[in-house]
Amino acid sequence: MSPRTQKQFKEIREEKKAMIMATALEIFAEKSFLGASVSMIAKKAGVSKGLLYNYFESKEDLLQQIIFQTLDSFIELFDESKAESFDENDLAGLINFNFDLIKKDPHFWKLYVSLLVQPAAFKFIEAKLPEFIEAFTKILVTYYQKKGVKYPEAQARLLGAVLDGVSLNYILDPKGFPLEEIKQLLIEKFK
Amino acid sequence: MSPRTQKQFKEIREEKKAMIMATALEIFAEKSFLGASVSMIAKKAGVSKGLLYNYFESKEDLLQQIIFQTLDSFIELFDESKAESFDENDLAGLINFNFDLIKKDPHFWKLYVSLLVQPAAFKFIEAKLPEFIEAFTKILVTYYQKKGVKYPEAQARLLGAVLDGVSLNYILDPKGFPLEEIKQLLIEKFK
Amino acid sequence: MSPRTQKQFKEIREEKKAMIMATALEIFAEKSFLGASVSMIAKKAGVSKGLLYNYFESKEDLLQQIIFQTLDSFIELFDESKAESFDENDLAGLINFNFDLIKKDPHFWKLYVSLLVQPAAFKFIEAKLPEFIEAFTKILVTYYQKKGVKYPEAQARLLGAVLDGVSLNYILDPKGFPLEEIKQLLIEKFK
Amino acid sequence: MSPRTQKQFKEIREEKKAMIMATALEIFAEKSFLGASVSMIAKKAGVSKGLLYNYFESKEDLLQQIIFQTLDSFIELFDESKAESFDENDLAGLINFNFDLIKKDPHFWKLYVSLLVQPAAFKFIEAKLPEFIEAFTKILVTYYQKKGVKYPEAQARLLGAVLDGVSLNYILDPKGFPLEEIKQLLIEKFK
DNA sequence: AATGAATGAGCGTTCATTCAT
DNA sequence: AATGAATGAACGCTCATTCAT
Repeated sequence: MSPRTQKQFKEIREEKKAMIMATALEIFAEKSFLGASVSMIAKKAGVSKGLLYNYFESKEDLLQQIIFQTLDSFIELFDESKAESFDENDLAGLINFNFDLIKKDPHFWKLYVSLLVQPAAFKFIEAKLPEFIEAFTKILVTYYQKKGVKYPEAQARLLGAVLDGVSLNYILDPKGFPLEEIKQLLIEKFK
Repeated sequence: MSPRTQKQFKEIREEKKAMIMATALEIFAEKSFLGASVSMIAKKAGVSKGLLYNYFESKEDLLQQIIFQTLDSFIELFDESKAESFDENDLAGLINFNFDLIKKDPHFWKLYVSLLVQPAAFKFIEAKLPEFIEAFTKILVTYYQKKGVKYPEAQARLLGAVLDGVSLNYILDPKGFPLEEIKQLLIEKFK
Repeated sequence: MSPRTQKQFKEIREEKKAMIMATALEIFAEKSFLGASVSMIAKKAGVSKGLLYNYFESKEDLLQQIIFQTLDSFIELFDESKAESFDENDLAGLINFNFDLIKKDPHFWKLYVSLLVQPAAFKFIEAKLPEFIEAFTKILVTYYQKKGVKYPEAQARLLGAVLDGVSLNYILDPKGFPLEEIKQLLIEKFK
Repeated sequence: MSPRTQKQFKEIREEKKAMIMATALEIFAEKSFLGASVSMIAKKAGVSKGLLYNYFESKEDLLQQIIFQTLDSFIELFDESKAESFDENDLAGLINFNFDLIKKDPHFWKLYVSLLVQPAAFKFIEAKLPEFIEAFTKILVTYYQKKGVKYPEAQARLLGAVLDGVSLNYILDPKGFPLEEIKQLLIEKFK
């Protein structure tokens, strides 16, 4: 077998795996982890159940890989930011960035919240969660400390919680939720 | 059968029904609607599955009745408030009240959020949701209009979203979350 | 519900459980543990798969209960024998008894041997096996010691092995195997 | 392609086939025919599943070829013996030879017994079994006839059965079983 | 009012086998 | 000669729901 053919195999495998994961994410978000069946996912992805188990060890493994892939990419993003030079403009940028992510990946965030409140599935994100939260809040704590506000830690956690809440409301009703006005209010209140 | 005996039967029925609903709420919150089985609920409630189906038409009906009962009691609470006389002190009171509710019924709110993000289960709350949200936000919109802020509607919805987000974070980690400091910050920012 | 009705429930349960176990034994013997499917057993027993899982925790539990029930009844039998008074006539009796058991329960012994040689299923008998072998050989060792033969332990184990081998050959071909003549030869050689 | 190259291909093919069969025998013996998967065998043999199906028509065919190859080699062995000159020393030799075979190929004999007691798999050995048993017992019947014992046929079948039983016990517990003493006892009792 | 035996559809998963490359 | 992606039927098992008692 030529190297070229081998490379094609690998490429096909990667593409198909990514496609299955994208399909599974959609269905998990819509039906929740327990409400989604492997058969549904396989059917919508246009593959047999057997093949799905060639790519993923189990339904849980499929979920885990989806979660890890996305959370890891976010953790990387925040690592690149420089806490030192983070100023009021960056905070506005962060808030905008948060909603860009959600607009880009609404399925993922819906799934993410559903896992948060579902202890049986919590284990899938448990391992990554502290790392993810820390990456997100570290910069903010530093920022509020430099500004000399009363409770910098509480401020940072509050902003995190606020973004969660606004995101949740936006996900539930993207059209009816006055996102732009709310972003302005947020920047005023938290800068 | 004497009327007195009939009344006793009715009372027993009501008590047992309430007990099953309380048990089911606990298990639904812990395992999610799909992760909980009717057998689990019946066993923990100390009744047979058959009897459970005597009280509730289906597992879905059981969930629906839990949701409706709790949301209705909240809607009633907000109706009693007078929007006209709502001032800055009442806003602090509202924020405190919100967390009192969650502390009192953490199971319910966990279940509530899990249903919010699970479209397949959304139908169970869909009917009550607008009524619930309106009851909650009407007072705030009136309040912000009287204060003459820029976007009174957005302000009200933002505060609703903020309470959702803070509640979610508090539910997920009641001990580690700095609730008291955050309540102070909230009152400062939203009064 | 009257005590009589309750008793009937229990009786029905016991009878049905015994019936399922008898059916399962037949199918396990014929197809081996792995070759038999729960569906087959349920169908032949005339019950639904679901009901079978009401009676038994798993396919393995079903097998285990079959094995334990039969082996326990044999261990009890041997306990009743008195090693002290065991003489040449008793040895003839033991040999006859061995084949009476096999004639009575050929399915069980077929299953038993198939489990012996199938490490994956060995765990099901492992717990009971030493107890069973000891019950069977203890009497023989005592007997051969009193007779003053060269290797009493080896004699006892040899007789055990011989009975295994003869049983196996008899099970495989009950009609063609000259069991009566062989019993005579055995008694001559091992008394 | 030169004849020499063709021959090399053939040799490679034969060697690989033998290697797959040896690997399969090990796994069949360890996990039983049904408990072993083709994937396991291919992986342990270091070939792809596809290639395995190039050498063998099916999993059953693989088993059949293993059984036939080994049984045929034994039938040949017994054919070479001369029934006419078979005396008491030869009988001792036969008993020793039996255990040499088992020590050499314990995997095969374990698999063999497991197939004997599994009617669904019996078809794989059915064709060869009479030939195999006859080859084994013919010499013994002649021997016992010449000695003028009561039931020469039963004597021969008894010795066959005894060897089965002793072999089974030895396979199950090679270290704990007093094989040497038992061989002595066997020779005394059956010469 | 209360039981629990009973069902059947569907679940997650495995695996012998095929076939394009 | 050799690969491994792909299939589909069957597996062990669960569970909401029903119903005779």
